[in-house]
Parts: sequence; C-alpha cells; structure tokens
Amino acid sequence: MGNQKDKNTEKRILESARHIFHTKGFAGTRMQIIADEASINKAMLHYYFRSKDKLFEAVFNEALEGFFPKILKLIDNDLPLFDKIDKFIHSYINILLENPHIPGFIITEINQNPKRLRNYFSKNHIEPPKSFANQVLKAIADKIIIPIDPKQLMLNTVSLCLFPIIARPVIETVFKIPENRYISFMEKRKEEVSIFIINSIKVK
Amino acid sequence: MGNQKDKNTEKRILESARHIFHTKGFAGTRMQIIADEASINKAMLHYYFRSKDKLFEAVFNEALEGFFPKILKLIDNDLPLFDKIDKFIHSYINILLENPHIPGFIITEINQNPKRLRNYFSKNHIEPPKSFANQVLKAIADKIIIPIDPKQLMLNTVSLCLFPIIARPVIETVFKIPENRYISFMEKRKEEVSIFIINSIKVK
DNA sequence: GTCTATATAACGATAGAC
DNA sequence: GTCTATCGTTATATAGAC
Repeated sequence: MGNQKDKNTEKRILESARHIFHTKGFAGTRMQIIADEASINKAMLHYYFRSKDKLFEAVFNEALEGFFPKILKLIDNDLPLFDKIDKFIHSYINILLENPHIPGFIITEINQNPKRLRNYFSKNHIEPPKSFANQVLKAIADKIIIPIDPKQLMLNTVSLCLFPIIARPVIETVFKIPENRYISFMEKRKEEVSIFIINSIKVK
Repeated sequence: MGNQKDKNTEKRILESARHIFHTKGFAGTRMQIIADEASINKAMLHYYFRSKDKLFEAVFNEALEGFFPKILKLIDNDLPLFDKIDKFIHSYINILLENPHIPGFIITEINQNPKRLRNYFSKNHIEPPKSFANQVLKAIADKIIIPIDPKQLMLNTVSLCLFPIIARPVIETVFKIPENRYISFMEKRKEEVSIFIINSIKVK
C-alpha cells in the first residue's frame, strides 16, 4: 500500500541522513550522498523534507531529544551517591559506545550555532538536576565526601566518559591503541573511571 | 618593498585562514570569507597558496606542530609526580585558553581523515612519553600512589582539561554559566582538577 | 510516490589587464 | 603583486513525465 511505502522511504532517508550528518556534519554533508546510501533518487529527499536545512533539523532535534533526557534520567533515582556515580558511568559509556558519533555531532553543530541548544533547553524546560546537587551537598555535610562543587563533579564525570569517545582517533594514535582494541579499552575504562572518581571524593 | 609587502599579504591570508578554518572547519570554510576577512581579493589566495586544499594543509600542519610538541614538553622534566601533574594542568589549561579552537579543529578534521595524524606522528617520530609512564610505575612501586595504568592517568588528566574547552557552549547552556564568566570558571577549575586528580591517586 | 532532466545559485579556480 | 571578470564544476532545488 501507498502508506506503507511512504513510511519505508521516509524511514530510509532519515536513516541515511542520520549516518551522514552525524559523521560529516552539516557543512560536509551532500544530499546526493544521502540519496545514494538510501538507494533512492535525490529528488525524493526534497519531496519528503523540502530542503537540506529541514532534513538536518529533523536529524539534529532527534539527536538532542534522544540524548539529553536519557542522560539526565540516569541520575534521577534514589541510589546512594557512590552507587549512583558507578551506575551512571557504566550506563553512560554503554550509551556512548552504541552512539559514538552523536556527542561530536552535537558539539560541532552547537559550536556553529549556540542558540540552538539554548532554545531547545528553554522550550523543553530542561534544568540541571537539583536533586543531584543536593545529594552531593548532603554527602559533604555528612562527611562522606570531601568538599567539591557539584557542577565540577558532574563535569568531571562527563568529561572522563565523553572525551575518549569524541577524540577516539586522536587517542588511538597518541597511545598506539589498535582500532579493534578500542572497545575493550573503553569497557575496561568503565571500572577505572568509576574507581578514579570515587577515590577522589571519598573521605577515608 | 615588494618582499616586505609579500610577507604581509601572505601573513594576513594565513591569519584569516587560521581563524576561519579553526572555527568553521574545512567543509564549512569559504575562500571568499577568508579573502573578505583579510581585506584582499579572492584571487590572491590562489596566487599564494594555489588551492583551498593547500591553504588548509598549511593551517592544519601549523596546528599540529604548535600543539602536540608543546604539550609533550610539559611532562618532560624532573619534577616529582604530584608537582608535575599540578604544573601540567595549570600550563595546559593556560595554553587551551589562549587557543580555544585548536583542539576541536584537530579532532574534527582527524575524525574525517585519521591517516593524517598517523602520518604526522610517524614522520616526526613522536612517541608517547615513556619517562612519564616509568615515573608513574615507580610511584606505584614506592606506594606513593595507588596502582593505575599510566595511559589512563594521562587520558584522565587530558580529558578533564580539554573537554570543557571543546564543549564550552554546551556546558554553558547545561550549567547556566554566563558567557562572560566562563574564563573565570576555567581559571578556578585549574586548581580543582589538580586536587581532584592527586586526591584520586594519592596513598593516604 | 518515484523518476529524469534541468534550472539556479554558489564555489573554487584561472585568465588577462594593470 | 594585485585587481576584475569569467570559466568550469558542483551543489541545492524544482519541473514535469510517468
């Protein structure tokens, strides 16, 4: 049926567009390449999405909506602080290994147009999680961890997980890690980062 | 004199090309924009650098040569481990604040063509610093620090310094840090990162 | 909805006058 | 060495047949 075919074509276009935009960025993407990868005609892209800008917007919004809420959810639970951090790191790196190109894509495009993210955050009422900050401050008051700015702790955790994903080819070259061993390097890293962070803040 | 004017023009072109390539990347850069910013004609770009590729190569190689050697030098000294790490973090963040677009530029372009960096490393015989790894292993043996893979320690340190520079607009939005307070946020961060790392590895 | 063919604009690059 | 004018290509986008 027509309806069925529509969906399949639109889906195929979005899949290809995702792949190309994520890896090449907006400026590096050619509509022809997306069409080729979807095994359809270039004109179909415009039939379904009107313009390159509109197609990009679909892919970009999808990336934002599939990423930030998922991550903020990871620290929205009642676990004790150390368990929460440990679980966050493991889940976060898992998500990153499944979507290795999303963070670099978002950062690159936001660098080109910072307004985009601010609009998204204000439109969807996304807030930095106060519950986590309060939990950290309470742990400090209870002498469970040493004094630390919750923002810096959060940023440290994200940095340690995210940077090796974004800069993978650079790190492979500098540390001479073969391409096929990088996944296991990151698997091992989950535990190392978790220990590293908890060690740093724990009162002994 | 002709010679004097040559140098000035070539220099002006390179300055503009640097700025545009660093912020927009290769695919996002237009020769016309570089010419406009240098207040010269587009034809001059080709007179001095033949093609967009050649001009890019000049800017890119300059970025590599001005960055990796400078950083590797920061850990090539006889300081005790904790002093070395502390000094590295302060100097490294200083360099990054002076050249905030270089790391993102290098990472983006290397992601498009990983061979480039491998060629640069092998051609210039750049090696991961063994002296640092040995110093870490000795500190572990001497029970000064807890057991940790030197590569992971190095990667952790770089991640904590570099990621906030690369992802600046994202972090500003997520943590609601005003643009004009980001520099002081990073200034403060120097000390926090230093404490964070040394806390994590120190035997108490 | 899907294709081919084509319009239109932008970009990199060159020719030629000064 | 510097400019204007222009060529050749490639990119996005549309028209029109099926």
